[in-house]
Amino acid sequence: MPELPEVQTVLTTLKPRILGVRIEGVEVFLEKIIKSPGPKEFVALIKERSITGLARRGKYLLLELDASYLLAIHLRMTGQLVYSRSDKPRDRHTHLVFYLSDGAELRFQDMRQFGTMNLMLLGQLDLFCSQKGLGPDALDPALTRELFKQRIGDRRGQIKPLLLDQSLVAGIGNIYANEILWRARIHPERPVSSLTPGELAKLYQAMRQVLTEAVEHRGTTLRDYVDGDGNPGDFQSLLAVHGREGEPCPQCGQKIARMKTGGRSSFVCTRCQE
DNA sequence: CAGGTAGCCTGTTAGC
DNA sequence: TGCTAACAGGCTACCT
Repeated sequence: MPELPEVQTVLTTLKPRILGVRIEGVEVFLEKIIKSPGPKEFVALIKERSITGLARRGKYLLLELDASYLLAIHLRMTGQLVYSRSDKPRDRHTHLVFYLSDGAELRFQDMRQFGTMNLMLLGQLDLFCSQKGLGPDALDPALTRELFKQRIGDRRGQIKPLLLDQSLVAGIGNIYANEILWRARIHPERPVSSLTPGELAKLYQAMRQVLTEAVEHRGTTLRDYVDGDGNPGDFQSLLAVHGREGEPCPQCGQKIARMKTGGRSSFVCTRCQE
């Protein structure tokens, strides 16, 4: 569920609430979400640390803690990280709670239990990213058009699975891959080797535009996604093709088709995209 | 190496 | 209406 714009919105909504706040303690109800270190060590290391910064890389939300610790949180499909008053009833899928020094709670809830947390030293982040094969963030200013064209253009295979490959560009998921390809007028199954330099440039521009607009609209809520305050996004009404099989293409009016690309649903206007 | 599938889970929806 | 199968925004491991 949460792709780059959603994780960014979680970050911006949580920031004023938890920046500078101390974590008094942690309660873990589902240990398997903690990937490193072990659950006991995780709890002991987190306790009494202040949250000194928030960052994002691709779909990872990074909480910087004092004494140079860093907590990398991945929400996967249905994970939610919500700041909440402690007297509010908990969601039934609450797997972990941070007890904060202001008396509130930061809750991790995840219906499908796919989300993960990794606690590490700040200095281990680069190693973590390289182990995970995490490429440059899709909105990173350092990811120039030329660099993008080089990273994507040098590969083989269909374009859409490559857009979803976090090691090439980090942050794009299925929704935005479909939207980006529609905006760039490129069919998801086009072999990358057949894309012209002009098409790759269009793809880069579409990627930056779609993701930026989605961030401005606080992300897409099709079902489960909520931000750090528990509120849904509002980009879903602006989706051109994703989830719109049978509806008219906003550009040409032809019915939007649905197909499978690399095992994932693609939504395509076969007149506009080729 | 490209491409496909199963698996991790729970919940919702499409179709019979 | 009631049941079952397919599917859902991610990612990894493993297979061909």
